[in-house]
Amino acid sequence: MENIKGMKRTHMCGQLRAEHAGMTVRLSGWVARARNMGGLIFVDVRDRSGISQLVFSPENEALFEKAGELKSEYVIAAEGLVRPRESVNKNIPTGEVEVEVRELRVLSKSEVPPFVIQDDVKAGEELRLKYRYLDLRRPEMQRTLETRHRVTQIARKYYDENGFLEIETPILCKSTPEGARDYLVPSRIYPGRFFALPQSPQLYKQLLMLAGMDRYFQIAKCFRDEDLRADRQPEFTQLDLEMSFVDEDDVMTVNEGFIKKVFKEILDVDVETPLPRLPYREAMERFGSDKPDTRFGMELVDLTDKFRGCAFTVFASAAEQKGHSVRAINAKGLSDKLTRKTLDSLVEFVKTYRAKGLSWLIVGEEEIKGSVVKFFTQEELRSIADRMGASAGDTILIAADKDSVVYAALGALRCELAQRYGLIDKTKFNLLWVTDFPLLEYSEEEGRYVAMHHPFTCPKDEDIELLDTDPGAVRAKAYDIVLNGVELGGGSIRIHDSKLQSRMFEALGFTPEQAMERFGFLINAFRYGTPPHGGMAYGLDRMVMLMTGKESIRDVMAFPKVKDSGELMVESPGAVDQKQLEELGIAIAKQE
RNA sequence: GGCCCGGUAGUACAGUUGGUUAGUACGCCAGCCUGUCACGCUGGAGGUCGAGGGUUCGAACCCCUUCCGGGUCGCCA
Repeated sequence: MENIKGMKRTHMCGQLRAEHAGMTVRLSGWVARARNMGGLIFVDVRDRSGISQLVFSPENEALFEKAGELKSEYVIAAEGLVRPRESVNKNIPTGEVEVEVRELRVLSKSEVPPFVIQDDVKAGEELRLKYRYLDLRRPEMQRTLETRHRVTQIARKYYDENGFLEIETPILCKSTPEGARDYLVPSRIYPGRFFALPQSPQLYKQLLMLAGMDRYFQIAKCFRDEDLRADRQPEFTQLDLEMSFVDEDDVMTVNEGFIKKVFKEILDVDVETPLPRLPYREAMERFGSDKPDTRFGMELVDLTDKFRGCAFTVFASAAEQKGHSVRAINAKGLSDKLTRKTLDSLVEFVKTYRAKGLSWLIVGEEEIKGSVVKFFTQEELRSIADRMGASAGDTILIAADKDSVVYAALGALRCELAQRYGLIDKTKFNLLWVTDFPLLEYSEEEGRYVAMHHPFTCPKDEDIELLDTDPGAVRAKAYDIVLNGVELGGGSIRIHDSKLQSRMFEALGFTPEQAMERFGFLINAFRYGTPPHGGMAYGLDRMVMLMTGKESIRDVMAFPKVKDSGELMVESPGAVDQKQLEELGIAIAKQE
């Protein structure tokens, strides 16, 4: 292989323009494509900035022959004269010029890559991940990672300008039983004891507030040993921040400033601030979701009162029971598309959300038809249609069950229909806050209330009295930021009063001893003067995913993991030597 | 842990009542070509049809098991 000495680049491949004509330049990069015309060879050379066309003519025989041997993905350096092209390529920024090469060096050869490196890649994701270093050569991936870089740079600048200090917190932490499963790291010094990787820097950032750091932020790697989704990875990045002497409005306002800035600079989108705020309860009632997609309508409507005492027992009993309801959405103008077969598939769809079924009313000019019409008079049906704002050509989809099931099923159905029938305006970036989350939710599995956010979330002042009498009704000083139906981030004002914290632990069913065992260091720290504080964290990967229009956060991470949390390229997780296990005092149980 | 979808040349795919030699495109290799830019033309190589078992005269195709990947429910304070 040849040396780069004396051939270091003067320009990046994507930089050359008409104004460079007449200059001698040196470029380096990968051979994207070689077009050998017999008496003339064109080579597109690619680096992160783009591509330039090199031209070789047969005058210099040795050079011409060398150029003829170039293959895809060879790494080369070339020196030559920039000149205007005989025919301009309007499709690329450098299309007006080309480099007439005088010297060529092959810095590294390449085997034939397993897939062609270009943007409209045909390769499946599995292959791309196995050869991620090749996949990342694609301009699309390079642009995406550049966008991600710019988002973090904007964040650093913005929070710095607003008085935040970037402070790192430990990766080797202590396992806390609340919340997601921890990744554990065995201790060599203390066999049988384990570090845990952080699910978030939550406790440390609170301690930083207590330490008087006033405002903190961090681009923080977080780890959760749970199953993956398209927008969930076991290892991900949060943009994490915390502020002292603040209430909810302060946190939301400073973050609206960041959102406005990052959307303007990355997408040239003007975000109106302050962002709309939607109380949790309203979000659930209107959209069936705590992360509503407000780019389209089809909102839920409560029909419970219409069905009280009706002949259809499924509706009637839901109407009677506390915490149950009958609700519907109006699939406006979709009657033609919602055939019997499609409706049946929607029934199956809602069953994944534990709904037992789905009823429909097809609104016609004259008559309302559907799955449950025999239980009602046309007058009754017409009054339901009126409530739904339905007219001829609409189909009303009705679910009756526990509120949580009705919300989940219709909330998901609403998004599914919008997706299927193109009701979503993809150019919109609808941002909003969802506020007033419940502080606690009852866990059937645990047989007690658990913190919806985390146990340090502060209840609303006016709801504190309910902690002992009606824990489920207590609202929290918590807020999520939602973009197009995706939870972008969330946070809360924390409890800074140790008496209130004790009541919170009590409501969660911890004895003082248990609370001390689990969170003792925090409880102790709070004895020494704690400022009121609160903050939030963004899912950075999700933010970049939405800003770049990707469908999966894998597409915005350099080296993501796959379904069962492994990595295809390095083939992790891997086995380790017996010796390593022995040092750590670990024995592997036999698997069934 | 449950449910759904997928796995066929290097790559993306096609391949139905189960029946000769498993196709197409791109890529690759060779030859020709002085203005291409997804160059073109001609020719060629390339397949344990994810793996194992079963049914059958005969399986890419049907059945069972299993592995891998994707989506999703549970889970994700």
